[in-house]
Amino acid sequence: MIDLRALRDDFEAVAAALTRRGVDRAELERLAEQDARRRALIVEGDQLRSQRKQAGKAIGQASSPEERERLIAQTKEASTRLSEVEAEQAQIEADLDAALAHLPNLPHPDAPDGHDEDDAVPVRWFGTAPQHTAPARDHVELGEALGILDLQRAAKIAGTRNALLRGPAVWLELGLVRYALDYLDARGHTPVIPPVLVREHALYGTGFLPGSAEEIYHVPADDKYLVGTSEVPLAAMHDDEILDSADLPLRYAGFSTNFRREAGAHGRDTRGLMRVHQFDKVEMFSFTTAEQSDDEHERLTTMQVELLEGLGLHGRVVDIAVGDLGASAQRKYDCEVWLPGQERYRELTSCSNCTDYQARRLRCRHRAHPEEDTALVHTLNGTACAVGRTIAALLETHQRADGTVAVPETLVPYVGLDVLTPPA
RNA sequence: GGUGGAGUCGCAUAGCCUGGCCUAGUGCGCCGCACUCGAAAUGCGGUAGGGGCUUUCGCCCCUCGUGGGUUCGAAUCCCACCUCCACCGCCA
Repeated sequence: MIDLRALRDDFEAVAAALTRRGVDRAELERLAEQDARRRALIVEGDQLRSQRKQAGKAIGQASSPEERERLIAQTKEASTRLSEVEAEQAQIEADLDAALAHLPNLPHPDAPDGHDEDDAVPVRWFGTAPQHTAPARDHVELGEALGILDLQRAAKIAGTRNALLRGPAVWLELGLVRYALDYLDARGHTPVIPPVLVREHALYGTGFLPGSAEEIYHVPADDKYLVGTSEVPLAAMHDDEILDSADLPLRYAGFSTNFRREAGAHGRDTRGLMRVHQFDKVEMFSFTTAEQSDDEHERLTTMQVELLEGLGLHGRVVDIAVGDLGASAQRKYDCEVWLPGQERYRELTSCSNCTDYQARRLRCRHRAHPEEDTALVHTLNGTACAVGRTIAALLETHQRADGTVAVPETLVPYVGLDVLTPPA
Protein backbone atom coordinates (compact mmCIF):
# COMPACT_ATOMS: atom_id res chain seq x y z
CA MET A 1 0.00 0.00 0.00
CA ILE A 2 1.32 3.42 -0.83
CA ASP A 3 1.38 6.32 1.61
CA LEU A 4 -1.87 8.25 1.46
CA ARG A 5 -0.18 11.20 3.10
CA ALA A 6 2.40 11.35 0.32
CA LEU A 7 -0.43 11.43 -2.20
CA ARG A 8 -1.93 14.35 -0.29
CA ASP A 9 1.25 16.35 0.33
CA ASP A 10 3.17 15.64 -2.84
CA PHE A 11 0.54 14.76 -5.38
CA GLU A 12 2.54 15.60 -8.51
CA ALA A 13 5.50 13.45 -7.56
CA VAL A 14 3.33 10.46 -6.68
CA ALA A 15 1.25 10.86 -9.82
CA ALA A 16 4.36 11.08 -11.98
CA ALA A 17 5.79 7.91 -10.43
CA LEU A 18 2.60 5.88 -10.67
CA THR A 19 1.69 6.90 -14.20
CA ARG A 20 5.00 5.33 -15.22
CA ARG A 21 3.44 2.07 -14.07
CA GLY A 22 0.26 2.68 -16.00
CA VAL A 23 -1.93 4.02 -13.22
CA ASP A 24 -4.56 6.47 -14.43
CA ARG A 25 -3.99 10.00 -13.17
CA ALA A 26 -7.74 10.59 -12.92
CA GLU A 27 -7.97 7.72 -10.44
CA LEU A 28 -5.37 9.36 -8.26
CA GLU A 29 -7.23 12.65 -8.40
CA ARG A 30 -10.37 10.86 -7.30
CA LEU A 31 -8.47 9.31 -4.41
CA ALA A 32 -7.18 12.72 -3.34
CA GLU A 33 -10.72 14.07 -3.32
CA GLN A 34 -11.99 11.15 -1.29
CA ASP A 35 -9.16 11.65 1.15
CA ALA A 36 -10.11 15.31 1.62
CA ARG A 37 -13.74 14.39 2.17
CA ARG A 38 -12.71 11.72 4.64
CA ARG A 39 -10.70 14.15 6.69
CA ALA A 40 -13.57 16.65 6.78
CA LEU A 41 -15.80 13.89 8.15
CA ILE A 42 -13.21 12.99 10.77
CA VAL A 43 -13.13 16.57 11.98
CA GLU A 44 -16.92 16.75 12.26
CA GLY A 45 -17.18 13.34 13.89
CA ASP A 46 -14.45 14.15 16.40
CA GLN A 47 -16.26 17.33 17.40
CA LEU A 48 -19.54 15.50 17.87
CA ARG A 49 -17.92 12.78 19.93
CA SER A 50 -16.19 15.37 22.06
CA GLN A 51 -19.55 17.11 22.69
CA ARG A 52 -21.22 13.88 23.58
CA LYS A 53 -18.48 13.01 26.00
CA GLN A 54 -18.82 16.29 27.85
CA ALA A 55 -22.59 15.98 27.95
CA GLY A 56 -22.41 12.41 29.17
CA LYS A 57 -20.42 13.53 32.17
CA ALA A 58 -22.95 16.24 32.96
CA ILE A 59 -25.78 13.72 32.82
CA GLY A 60 -24.04 11.52 35.33
CA GLN A 61 -23.80 14.45 37.72
CA ALA A 62 -27.19 16.03 36.98
CA SER A 63 -28.66 17.81 39.98
CA SER A 64 -32.31 16.93 39.34
CA PRO A 65 -34.31 14.46 37.25
CA GLU A 66 -35.66 17.36 35.12
CA GLU A 67 -32.18 18.65 34.40
CA ARG A 68 -31.15 15.13 33.52
CA GLU A 69 -33.98 14.67 31.01
CA ARG A 70 -33.15 18.00 29.36
CA LEU A 71 -29.51 17.03 28.89
CA ILE A 72 -30.39 13.61 27.53
CA ALA A 73 -32.67 15.13 24.91
CA GLN A 74 -29.87 17.45 23.82
CA THR A 75 -27.30 14.69 23.51
CA LYS A 76 -29.65 12.57 21.49
CA GLU A 77 -29.45 15.08 18.66
CA ALA A 78 -25.67 14.96 18.55
CA SER A 79 -25.75 11.17 18.54
CA THR A 80 -28.15 11.09 15.63
CA ARG A 81 -25.97 13.39 13.58
CA LEU A 82 -22.89 11.40 14.57
CA SER A 83 -24.35 8.17 13.29
CA GLU A 84 -24.87 9.83 9.89
CA VAL A 85 -21.31 11.11 9.82
CA GLU A 86 -19.91 7.74 10.85
CA ALA A 87 -21.87 5.94 8.17
CA GLU A 88 -20.57 8.23 5.46
CA GLN A 89 -17.03 7.98 6.80
CA ALA A 90 -17.18 4.19 6.88
CA GLN A 91 -18.37 4.11 3.28
CA ILE A 92 -15.73 6.46 1.98
CA GLU A 93 -12.97 4.65 3.88
CA ALA A 94 -14.07 1.33 2.46
CA ASP A 95 -13.91 2.80 -1.06
CA LEU A 96 -10.56 4.37 -0.35
CA ASP A 97 -9.06 1.19 1.09
CA ALA A 98 -10.27 -0.87 -1.82
CA ALA A 99 -8.76 1.55 -4.31
CA LEU A 100 -5.50 1.84 -2.38
CA ALA A 101 -5.18 -1.93 -2.10
CA HIS A 102 -5.02 -2.15 -5.88
CA LEU A 103 -2.42 0.58 -6.37
CA PRO A 104 1.12 -0.71 -6.96
CA ASN A 105 4.23 0.57 -5.22
CA LEU A 106 6.02 3.70 -6.42
CA PRO A 107 8.81 2.56 -8.76
CA HIS A 108 12.48 3.36 -8.16
CA PRO A 109 13.52 6.43 -10.19
CA ASP A 110 16.30 4.42 -11.86
CA ALA A 111 14.12 1.45 -12.82
CA PRO A 112 13.81 1.35 -16.61
CA ASP A 113 10.66 2.34 -18.49
CA GLY A 114 8.69 -0.30 -20.33
CA HIS A 115 5.89 -2.81 -20.08
CA ASP A 116 7.18 -6.37 -20.29
CA GLU A 117 10.20 -8.63 -19.99
CA ASP A 118 11.61 -7.46 -23.31
CA ASP A 119 12.04 -4.00 -21.82
CA ALA A 120 14.28 -5.28 -19.02
CA VAL A 121 17.80 -3.86 -19.15
CA PRO A 122 20.75 -6.24 -18.70
CA VAL A 123 23.15 -4.84 -16.11
CA ARG A 124 25.77 -7.56 -15.70
CA TRP A 125 26.79 -11.04 -16.81
CA PHE A 126 28.18 -13.95 -14.81
CA GLY A 127 29.78 -17.34 -15.46
CA THR A 128 30.94 -18.57 -18.79
CA ALA A 129 28.74 -19.88 -21.57
CA PRO A 130 28.89 -23.68 -21.85
CA GLN A 131 30.37 -25.10 -25.05
CA HIS A 132 28.79 -28.28 -26.34
CA THR A 133 30.20 -30.27 -29.22
CA ALA A 134 26.90 -32.00 -29.92
CA PRO A 135 23.56 -30.17 -30.11
CA ALA A 136 22.35 -29.51 -26.57
CA ARG A 137 19.40 -31.52 -25.32
CA ASP A 138 16.77 -29.95 -23.11
CA HIS A 139 16.26 -30.91 -19.48
CA VAL A 140 13.15 -33.00 -20.12
CA GLU A 141 14.95 -35.21 -22.58
CA LEU A 142 17.97 -35.43 -20.30
CA GLY A 143 15.96 -36.06 -17.15
CA GLU A 144 13.95 -38.82 -18.74
CA ALA A 145 17.03 -40.42 -20.28
CA LEU A 146 18.72 -40.37 -16.88
CA GLY A 147 15.62 -41.91 -15.30
CA ILE A 148 15.34 -39.15 -12.73
CA LEU A 149 12.35 -37.28 -14.11
CA ASP A 150 8.97 -38.94 -14.71
CA LEU A 151 6.51 -36.45 -16.16
CA GLN A 152 4.04 -39.03 -17.48
CA ARG A 153 3.43 -40.48 -14.08
CA ALA A 154 3.35 -37.04 -12.48
CA ALA A 155 0.55 -36.12 -14.88
CA LYS A 156 -1.25 -39.38 -14.19
CA ILE A 157 -1.20 -38.67 -10.47
CA ALA A 158 -1.75 -34.93 -10.41
CA GLY A 159 -2.41 -33.58 -13.90
CA THR A 160 -0.19 -31.51 -16.14
CA ARG A 161 2.39 -29.08 -14.84
CA ASN A 162 3.56 -31.46 -12.19
CA ALA A 163 6.87 -33.21 -11.76
CA LEU A 164 8.03 -36.42 -10.17
CA LEU A 165 11.70 -36.62 -9.26
CA ARG A 166 13.30 -39.89 -8.38
CA GLY A 167 16.62 -41.50 -7.60
CA PRO A 168 19.60 -39.16 -7.93
CA ALA A 169 17.28 -36.20 -8.68
CA VAL A 170 16.14 -36.39 -5.08
CA TRP A 171 19.72 -36.14 -3.83
CA LEU A 172 20.22 -33.30 -6.27
CA GLU A 173 17.23 -31.44 -4.90
CA LEU A 174 18.11 -31.95 -1.25
CA GLY A 175 21.74 -31.06 -1.98
CA LEU A 176 20.75 -27.82 -3.66
CA VAL A 177 18.54 -26.86 -0.73
CA ARG A 178 21.29 -27.50 1.78
CA TYR A 179 23.86 -25.72 -0.41
CA ALA A 180 21.70 -22.59 -0.49
CA LEU A 181 20.79 -22.70 3.20
CA ASP A 182 24.41 -23.20 4.26
CA TYR A 183 25.48 -20.27 2.11
CA LEU A 184 22.80 -18.02 3.59
CA ASP A 185 23.19 -19.16 7.17
CA ALA A 186 26.88 -18.24 6.96
CA ARG A 187 25.81 -14.74 5.89
CA GLY A 188 23.39 -14.02 8.68
CA HIS A 189 20.14 -15.32 7.21
CA THR A 190 18.38 -17.44 9.83
CA PRO A 191 16.99 -20.61 8.26
CA VAL A 192 13.21 -20.91 8.57
CA ILE A 193 10.69 -23.54 7.55
CA PRO A 194 7.41 -21.63 7.70
CA PRO A 195 3.77 -22.68 7.38
CA VAL A 196 2.66 -22.77 3.75
CA LEU A 197 -1.09 -22.93 4.35
CA VAL A 198 -1.84 -19.44 5.55
CA ARG A 199 -4.58 -16.98 6.39
CA GLU A 200 -5.80 -14.39 3.99
CA HIS A 201 -4.16 -11.64 6.01
CA ALA A 202 -0.66 -12.88 5.22
CA LEU A 203 -1.36 -12.71 1.50
CA TYR A 204 -3.00 -9.33 1.75
CA GLY A 205 -0.06 -8.04 3.74
CA THR A 206 2.43 -9.09 1.11
CA GLY A 207 0.39 -7.61 -1.72
CA PHE A 208 -0.61 -10.88 -3.42
CA LEU A 209 -4.22 -10.28 -2.51
CA PRO A 210 -6.40 -8.81 -3.76
CA GLY A 211 -4.35 -8.47 -6.95
CA SER A 212 -3.27 -12.02 -7.78
CA ALA A 213 -6.19 -14.11 -6.49
CA GLU A 214 -6.36 -16.22 -9.65
CA GLU A 215 -2.76 -17.39 -9.08
CA ILE A 216 -3.39 -18.73 -5.58
CA TYR A 217 -4.79 -22.04 -4.40
CA HIS A 218 -7.59 -21.48 -1.93
CA VAL A 219 -8.79 -24.15 0.50
CA PRO A 220 -12.39 -23.14 1.09
CA ALA A 221 -13.18 -25.65 3.85
CA ASP A 222 -10.79 -23.81 6.13
CA ASP A 223 -10.61 -20.51 4.25
CA LYS A 224 -6.86 -20.74 3.94
CA TYR A 225 -4.43 -20.33 1.08
CA LEU A 226 -1.40 -22.23 -0.15
CA VAL A 227 1.48 -19.84 -0.59
CA GLY A 228 3.24 -19.37 -3.91
CA THR A 229 6.45 -18.39 -2.14
CA SER A 230 7.77 -18.40 1.42
CA GLU A 231 8.07 -14.63 1.03
CA VAL A 232 4.48 -14.61 2.30
CA PRO A 233 4.93 -16.31 5.68
CA LEU A 234 8.37 -14.75 6.16
CA ALA A 235 6.99 -11.25 5.71
CA ALA A 236 4.03 -12.03 7.94
CA MET A 237 6.32 -13.19 10.76
CA HIS A 238 6.64 -9.63 12.01
CA ASP A 239 3.11 -8.53 11.25
CA ASP A 240 1.97 -5.87 13.74
CA GLU A 241 5.31 -5.67 15.50
CA ILE A 242 7.61 -2.82 16.41
CA LEU A 243 11.17 -4.03 15.87
CA ASP A 244 14.23 -2.62 17.57
CA SER A 245 16.18 -0.62 14.99
CA ALA A 246 19.38 -2.12 16.36
CA ASP A 247 18.18 -5.57 15.25
CA LEU A 248 17.91 -4.48 11.62
CA PRO A 249 18.60 -5.73 9.08
CA LEU A 250 16.75 -8.85 10.15
CA ARG A 251 17.52 -11.63 7.66
CA TYR A 252 15.90 -14.97 6.98
CA ALA A 253 16.29 -17.89 4.63
CA GLY A 254 12.98 -19.65 4.14
CA PHE A 255 12.61 -23.12 2.69
CA SER A 256 9.20 -24.18 1.51
CA THR A 257 7.17 -25.91 -1.09
CA ASN A 258 5.31 -23.39 -3.25
CA PHE A 259 2.00 -23.69 -5.05
CA ARG A 260 0.95 -21.71 -8.10
CA ARG A 261 -2.11 -22.10 -10.28
CA GLU A 262 -0.37 -20.64 -13.35
CA ALA A 263 -3.80 -19.47 -14.48
CA GLY A 264 -2.52 -17.00 -17.07
CA ALA A 265 0.20 -19.21 -18.50
CA HIS A 266 -1.67 -21.47 -20.93
CA GLY A 267 0.70 -22.74 -23.55
CA ARG A 268 3.87 -21.38 -21.93
CA ASP A 269 6.47 -23.84 -20.69
CA THR A 270 4.06 -26.73 -20.84
CA ARG A 271 6.91 -29.22 -20.72
CA GLY A 272 9.23 -29.96 -17.86
CA LEU A 273 10.30 -28.22 -14.71
CA MET A 274 10.22 -24.58 -15.70
CA ARG A 275 6.61 -23.85 -14.77
CA VAL A 276 4.90 -26.32 -12.47
CA HIS A 277 2.12 -26.06 -9.91
CA GLN A 278 4.33 -27.22 -7.06
CA PHE A 279 8.02 -26.62 -6.50
CA ASP A 280 10.49 -26.17 -3.68
CA LYS A 281 12.45 -23.02 -3.14
CA VAL A 282 14.89 -21.39 -0.76
CA GLU A 283 14.00 -17.73 -0.37
CA MET A 284 15.91 -14.83 1.14
CA PHE A 285 14.03 -12.21 3.07
CA SER A 286 15.25 -9.02 4.79
CA PHE A 287 13.67 -6.42 7.02
CA THR A 288 15.68 -3.19 6.92
CA THR A 289 15.41 0.52 7.62
CA ALA A 290 14.53 2.89 4.79
CA GLU A 291 18.17 3.98 4.62
CA GLN A 292 19.48 0.43 4.23
CA SER A 293 17.14 -1.02 1.67
CA ASP A 294 18.88 0.02 -1.55
CA ASP A 295 22.17 -1.45 -0.29
CA GLU A 296 20.41 -4.59 0.88
CA HIS A 297 18.87 -4.98 -2.57
CA GLU A 298 22.34 -4.93 -4.13
CA ARG A 299 23.59 -7.32 -1.47
CA LEU A 300 20.86 -9.88 -2.09
CA THR A 301 21.34 -9.66 -5.83
CA THR A 302 25.07 -10.19 -5.44
CA MET A 303 24.45 -13.29 -3.33
CA GLN A 304 22.07 -14.66 -5.94
CA VAL A 305 24.75 -14.30 -8.58
CA GLU A 306 27.31 -16.01 -6.36
CA LEU A 307 24.97 -18.91 -5.72
CA LEU A 308 24.42 -19.41 -9.46
CA GLU A 309 28.10 -18.96 -10.31
CA GLY A 310 28.91 -21.53 -7.65
CA LEU A 311 26.86 -24.01 -9.65
CA GLY A 312 28.82 -23.29 -12.81
CA LEU A 313 25.87 -21.57 -14.48
CA HIS A 314 26.13 -18.73 -16.96
CA GLY A 315 23.68 -15.86 -17.11
CA ARG A 316 22.90 -12.20 -16.70
CA VAL A 317 21.19 -9.85 -14.30
CA VAL A 318 18.42 -7.70 -15.73
CA ASP A 319 16.76 -4.61 -14.27
CA ILE A 320 13.03 -5.16 -14.71
CA ALA A 321 10.95 -2.47 -16.43
CA VAL A 322 8.46 -0.59 -14.25
CA GLY A 323 5.46 -1.98 -16.11
CA ASP A 324 6.58 -5.55 -15.43
CA LEU A 325 7.07 -5.21 -11.67
CA GLY A 326 4.91 -7.05 -9.16
CA ALA A 327 2.51 -4.81 -7.25
CA SER A 328 4.71 -4.67 -4.15
CA ALA A 329 8.04 -4.09 -5.84
CA GLN A 330 9.74 -0.73 -6.18
CA ARG A 331 12.54 -2.32 -8.18
CA LYS A 332 13.36 -5.83 -9.25
CA TYR A 333 16.39 -7.64 -10.61
CA ASP A 334 16.04 -11.02 -12.26
CA CYS A 335 18.93 -13.44 -12.68
CA GLU A 336 18.49 -15.10 -16.05
CA VAL A 337 20.48 -18.22 -16.74
CA TRP A 338 21.46 -19.48 -20.17
CA LEU A 339 19.61 -22.71 -20.99
CA PRO A 340 21.48 -24.49 -23.80
CA GLY A 341 18.47 -26.70 -24.51
CA GLN A 342 16.27 -23.69 -25.17
CA GLU A 343 19.09 -21.48 -26.45
CA ARG A 344 17.88 -18.53 -24.42
CA TYR A 345 18.21 -16.82 -21.04
CA ARG A 346 15.51 -17.82 -18.56
CA GLU A 347 14.63 -16.35 -15.18
CA LEU A 348 15.93 -18.56 -12.40
CA THR A 349 15.91 -16.12 -9.53
CA SER A 350 14.41 -12.74 -8.81
CA CYS A 351 15.04 -10.07 -6.19
CA SER A 352 12.70 -7.25 -5.21
CA ASN A 353 12.86 -4.25 -2.95
CA CYS A 354 9.33 -3.64 -1.70
CA THR A 355 10.30 -0.57 0.37
CA ASP A 356 7.50 0.20 2.84
CA TYR A 357 4.67 -1.13 0.66
CA GLN A 358 4.29 -4.47 2.42
CA ALA A 359 5.29 -3.05 5.79
CA ARG A 360 2.43 -0.55 5.69
CA ARG A 361 -0.10 -3.31 5.11
CA LEU A 362 1.56 -5.55 7.69
CA ARG A 363 1.98 -2.70 10.19
CA CYS A 364 5.60 -3.70 10.63
CA ARG A 365 7.58 -0.85 12.16
CA HIS A 366 10.86 -0.20 13.94
CA ARG A 367 12.33 2.36 16.28
CA ALA A 368 15.61 2.89 18.09
CA HIS A 369 14.43 4.23 21.45
CA PRO A 370 11.12 4.19 23.35
CA GLU A 371 10.84 7.96 23.07
CA GLU A 372 11.24 8.01 19.30
CA ASP A 373 8.53 7.82 16.69
CA THR A 374 8.09 4.56 14.88
CA ALA A 375 9.03 4.19 11.22
CA LEU A 376 7.94 1.59 8.70
CA VAL A 377 10.53 -1.05 7.88
CA HIS A 378 11.49 -1.87 4.31
CA THR A 379 11.11 -5.44 3.11
CA LEU A 380 13.11 -7.24 0.44
CA ASN A 381 12.89 -10.72 -0.96
CA GLY A 382 14.98 -12.72 -3.35
CA THR A 383 15.19 -16.27 -4.59
CA ALA A 384 18.21 -18.18 -3.37
CA CYS A 385 17.38 -21.38 -5.20
CA ALA A 386 14.26 -22.29 -7.14
CA VAL A 387 14.97 -25.98 -7.14
CA GLY A 388 13.09 -27.16 -10.24
CA ARG A 389 14.43 -24.50 -12.54
CA THR A 390 17.90 -24.90 -11.09
CA ILE A 391 17.87 -28.65 -11.79
CA ALA A 392 16.79 -27.88 -15.36
CA ALA A 393 19.64 -25.42 -15.77
CA LEU A 394 22.18 -27.82 -14.25
CA LEU A 395 21.14 -30.68 -16.54
CA GLU A 396 21.28 -28.55 -19.68
CA THR A 397 24.49 -26.76 -18.75
CA HIS A 398 26.52 -29.70 -17.52
CA GLN A 399 25.41 -32.34 -20.02
CA ARG A 400 28.13 -34.21 -21.85
CA ALA A 401 28.29 -35.82 -25.26
CA ASP A 402 28.22 -39.32 -23.72
CA GLY A 403 24.81 -38.71 -22.13
CA THR A 404 26.07 -38.18 -18.59
CA VAL A 405 25.69 -34.96 -16.61
CA ALA A 406 28.42 -33.59 -14.37
CA VAL A 407 27.54 -32.48 -10.87
CA PRO A 408 29.30 -29.16 -10.22
CA GLU A 409 32.19 -29.44 -7.80
CA THR A 410 30.65 -27.27 -5.09
CA LEU A 411 27.57 -29.48 -5.08
CA VAL A 412 29.35 -32.85 -4.91
CA PRO A 413 29.64 -32.94 -1.12
CA TYR A 414 25.97 -32.01 -0.80
CA VAL A 415 24.71 -34.48 -3.39
CA GLY A 416 27.07 -37.36 -2.78
CA LEU A 417 27.57 -37.90 -6.50
CA ASP A 418 29.87 -36.34 -9.07
CA VAL A 419 28.07 -37.51 -12.15
CA LEU A 420 24.57 -38.52 -13.23
CA THR A 421 24.57 -41.56 -15.44
CA PRO A 422 21.79 -43.12 -17.54
CA PRO A 423 20.63 -46.47 -16.17
CA ALA A 424 22.28 -49.45 -17.84
C1' G B 1 -14.13 -33.66 16.84
C1' G B 2 -15.82 -32.95 22.35
C1' U B 3 -15.72 -30.18 27.04
C1' G B 4 -14.12 -26.21 29.87
C1' G B 5 -11.38 -21.57 30.61
C1' A B 6 -9.30 -17.02 29.00
C1' G B 7 -8.19 -12.49 25.83
C1' U B 8 -7.44 -5.19 29.62
C1' C B 9 -2.09 0.52 28.20
C1' G B 10 5.86 -3.93 27.24
C1' C B 11 5.00 -8.19 31.17
C1' A B 12 1.73 -9.57 35.33
C1' U B 13 -2.86 -8.26 37.18
C1' A B 14 -7.50 -5.14 39.24
C1' G B 15 -11.98 -3.36 37.19
C1' C B 16 -17.10 -6.44 34.46
C1' C B 17 -21.93 -9.17 38.66
C1' U B 18 -24.43 -3.54 40.29
C1' G B 19 -23.17 1.02 32.75
C1' G B 20 -21.70 7.46 34.12
C1' C B 21 -15.98 10.74 39.34
C1' C B 22 -12.20 4.66 34.22
C1' U B 23 -9.00 10.90 32.08
C1' A B 24 -8.49 2.33 32.93
C1' G B 25 -5.93 1.35 39.23
C1' U B 26 -1.65 -1.55 41.14
C1' G B 27 3.11 -4.28 40.79
C1' C B 28 7.29 -5.28 37.62
C1' G B 29 10.20 -3.52 33.62
C1' C B 30 12.00 0.85 31.10
C1' C B 31 13.44 6.37 30.83
C1' G B 32 14.60 10.93 33.48
C1' C B 33 15.67 13.56 38.01
C1' A B 34 17.16 13.65 43.28
C1' C B 35 20.34 11.36 47.00
C1' U B 36 25.71 9.04 46.12
C1' C B 37 32.78 9.27 44.92
C1' G B 38 30.03 5.53 42.06
C1' A B 39 26.36 1.85 42.51
C1' A B 40 22.42 -0.56 45.04
C1' A B 41 18.38 0.77 47.87
C1' U B 42 15.00 4.76 48.31
C1' G B 43 12.05 9.01 46.74
C1' C B 44 9.75 12.01 42.80
C1' G B 45 8.14 12.34 37.79
C1' G B 46 7.37 10.06 33.14
C1' U B 47 6.41 5.68 30.31
C1' A B 48 1.08 2.40 24.39
C1' G B 49 -0.46 2.45 19.28
C1' G B 50 -3.14 4.90 15.44
C1' G B 51 -5.80 9.05 13.23
C1' G B 52 -7.11 14.29 12.67
C1' C B 53 -6.54 19.64 13.53
C1' U B 54 -2.75 23.33 14.17
C1' U B 55 2.56 28.55 11.74
C1' U B 56 4.06 27.62 16.96
C1' C B 57 2.65 26.01 21.87
C1' G B 58 -0.50 22.43 21.78
C1' C B 59 -5.62 20.43 21.27
C1' C B 60 -9.12 16.65 19.93
C1' C B 61 -10.75 11.67 18.48
C1' C B 62 -10.29 6.25 18.26
C1' U B 63 -8.47 1.51 20.25
C1' C B 64 -9.80 -2.73 26.89
C1' G B 65 -9.26 -9.64 20.95
C1' U B 66 -12.62 -8.21 16.25
C1' G B 67 -17.32 -6.75 14.37
C1' G B 68 -22.38 -5.68 15.34
C1' G B 69 -26.43 -4.43 18.92
C1' U B 70 -28.89 -2.04 23.38
C1' U B 71 -28.33 3.03 25.61
C1' C B 72 -28.17 9.97 26.09
C1' G B 73 -23.65 7.14 27.53
C1' A B 74 -20.34 0.47 27.11
C1' A B 75 -13.86 -2.29 29.38
C1' U B 76 -18.67 -3.20 31.99
C1' C B 77 -25.06 -5.57 29.31
C1' C B 78 -26.57 -8.70 24.62
C1' C B 79 -25.21 -11.35 19.87
C1' A B 80 -21.73 -13.23 16.34
C1' C B 81 -16.89 -14.20 15.10
C1' C B 82 -11.48 -14.66 15.85
C1' U B 83 -7.44 -16.19 18.76
C1' C B 84 -4.99 -18.62 22.70
C1' C B 85 -4.79 -22.23 26.75
C1' A B 86 -6.20 -26.84 29.40
C1' C B 87 -8.22 -31.69 29.41
C1' C B 88 -10.54 -35.84 26.53
C1' G B 89 -10.86 -38.48 21.74
C1' C B 90 -8.38 -39.42 17.08
C1' C B 91 -3.76 -39.18 14.54
C1' A B 92 2.03 -38.74 11.60
